Amino acid sequence: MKNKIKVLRAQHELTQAQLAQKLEVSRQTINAIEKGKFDPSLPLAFKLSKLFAKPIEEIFQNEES
Amino acid sequence: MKNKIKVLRAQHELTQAQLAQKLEVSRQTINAIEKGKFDPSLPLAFKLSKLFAKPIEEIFQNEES
DNA sequence: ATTATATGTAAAGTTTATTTTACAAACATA
DNA sequence: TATGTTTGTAAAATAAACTTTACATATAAT
Repeated sequence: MKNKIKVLRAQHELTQAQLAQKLEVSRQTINAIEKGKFDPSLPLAFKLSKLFAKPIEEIFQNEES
Repeated sequence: MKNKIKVLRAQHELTQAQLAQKLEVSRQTINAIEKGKFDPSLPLAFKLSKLFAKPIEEIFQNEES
């Protein structure tokens, strides 16, 4: 699963810490997701989708499929 | 997080066991998600989206937001 | 060069998703 | 009624997501 969080975060001029705070997760969680260490939960994906005003499918790309 | 898996599954005339097999998860996982016991992982949500040919946002509705 | 801010990472712990096994309940149907 | 199929559920185990703490590296200033 790839994602565009780093780019979207840059476009919105947010640090990892600022984004983490808006999403109510830790900065390490944002970092790990950006670095592809794991995928976010579905609820967290929805939060990102809402914050960046983009569908989940636009933020995340399933590697298979 | 609510979802329409039970309805979509019925439309596609699949049992929980058949859907589970297509998604490569256990039947109990399908049951638990349908019954709202927990949310699927993001990769599993993508699999459901692909199988039912509907965007994730149409299958799942975030309770907050 | 120092100071401040941002990012990468690691270890240990908690919570949530998922599996396996197993059994009970509901439903159809012969 | 008896039999087969589907669904609900529960307990124990594993895996994955996430937190907290902590430290190291990198950047950007000026």
